[in-house]
Parts: sequence; structure tokens; C-alpha cells
Amino acid sequence: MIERRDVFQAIADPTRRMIIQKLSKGPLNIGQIVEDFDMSRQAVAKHIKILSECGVITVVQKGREQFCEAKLSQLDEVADWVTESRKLWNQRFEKLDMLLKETKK
Amino acid sequence: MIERRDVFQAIADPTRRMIIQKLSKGPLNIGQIVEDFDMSRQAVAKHIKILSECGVITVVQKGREQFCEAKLSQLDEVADWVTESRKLWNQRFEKLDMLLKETKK
DNA sequence: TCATAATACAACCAAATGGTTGTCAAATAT
DNA sequence: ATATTTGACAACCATTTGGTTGTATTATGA
Repeated sequence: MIERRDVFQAIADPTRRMIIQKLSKGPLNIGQIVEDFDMSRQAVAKHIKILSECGVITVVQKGREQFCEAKLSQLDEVADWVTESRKLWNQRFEKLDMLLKETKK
Repeated sequence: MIERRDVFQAIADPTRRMIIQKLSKGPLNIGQIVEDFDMSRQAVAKHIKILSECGVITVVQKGREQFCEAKLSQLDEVADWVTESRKLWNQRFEKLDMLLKETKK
């Protein structure tokens, strides 16, 4: 299996989605993120690492603390993909319409 | 680990994203989908099964063939989540603006 | 200075993922 | 009638995932 590190992988896990939304409100360190989860610090740190590898967040060392900040621009790739799929979907109907008009002639 | 079956899981895999986009153009049976992939029929069938369990496609039996159709409405959940995250992100700046205005007084 | 807080690193685990191959059943075409 | 196509089901495999615990390191606060 290939270890995939992209935005889609980043948002596949519900815990990671929650982390992203928390960070959307502003930067936090790992300890502050852990507070909201019924999970070990290490487990959260792993998610943070994955999110960072996927380029969805950036981690800045500040003394002994690590501040995490969301990079929401990366979500564009997801939004674009959804938009593209919908476009294809709509074209499908247009083609059907054209076909119907064609057969009416 | 808990087996998650949601839209985010469905689009996490690149092969599945390609299948969705192919089906966005119109319904296909498994054989037709396999053609485009360098992968065994069984592997594709597994992805189809997952997509179906995630509610992103519907499968209709037609004689010996199985036609797969995309259910793009399910992608709304993804689009909504991205929109929501961005909203929080923007509010972050608004709050900062307000804070700046406040301190200016 | 010294305890504590914040985190890193590594080992470990069960379950899921993404793939394979083989066998079997049913519908269709020749 | 029989071969072929379409697909289901199961077993198997290596890797990843998502979590745990334990230990070590480093920065900060009292």
C-alpha cells in the first residue's frame, strides 16, 4: 500500500476534520487541542503530524510549545474537485437535452 | 479501528475519486469502469462496494450486468464542510479587525 | 535549582485498507 | 448446448491506520 499524503487523506478522519475546524478559529498548541478530545496526547500529536505532512496545517515552534495554524487554502483542491464533478454531472443532462431536441426534429 | 463509511472516506482514495468522476458523465457497469484501470476486476469491485456503502453511488442490477450511477448530492456534505471551515477562517480576521478597531479607540 | 509542563521518539497492537488469486454461479451470445 | 461474459464470494497478504503505553528531552515557572 502506498502512504498517501494529500488533502483528501487529511480530511478523511473525523478527528482531523475537528482539529482543522478548531484551528480555523485561530492557532493553538497541541495541549489546547487535546483538551477537547477523549484521547491521549500522543494520538492527537499523530493526527497533527499527518495534517502537517498533508500541508493542511503548519507547525511553528515557540519555545517549548508548538503552535499549529490551519492552511485553509489547501482545501481549495477539495472544493475544486467537487465543483469539477458537479460540472461533469450537469453536462450529462445538457447532453441528454441536446439528444432529446435532436430526436424531436 | 472503526470502519468508517462516509463521503469523506469515499473520496479519500484516488481510484475512487476517478470512478466518481467517470460515473459523473453517465452510468457504467463494472466492466466498463475496469477498462480504464490497471487493476483487477475484483479490486475495482471492492471500491464500487465501498462507494455504494458510503452512499456516493447506487448500483442497479440489469440482467447479468450491474449499472453504477453517481449520487452527486452526497458531495454536498463535503462542500458544506469546506464552506463552514472557510467561514470560521474569515470570522477569525473579522475578530482581529474588531480588536484592532477597539484598541485604536 | 528543581519540579513540572510540553513534546518527541519508539515499540506495540488490533483492525482496516488496497490489492491479489481462485472458485463458483448466472445470464447471454454463438 | 456450450462457451463466454459479468459478477459474487472467500481466503490471503503486506501495509497503513488509529490508537495505546513507556521513556527521554527540553523549556519554563516557582
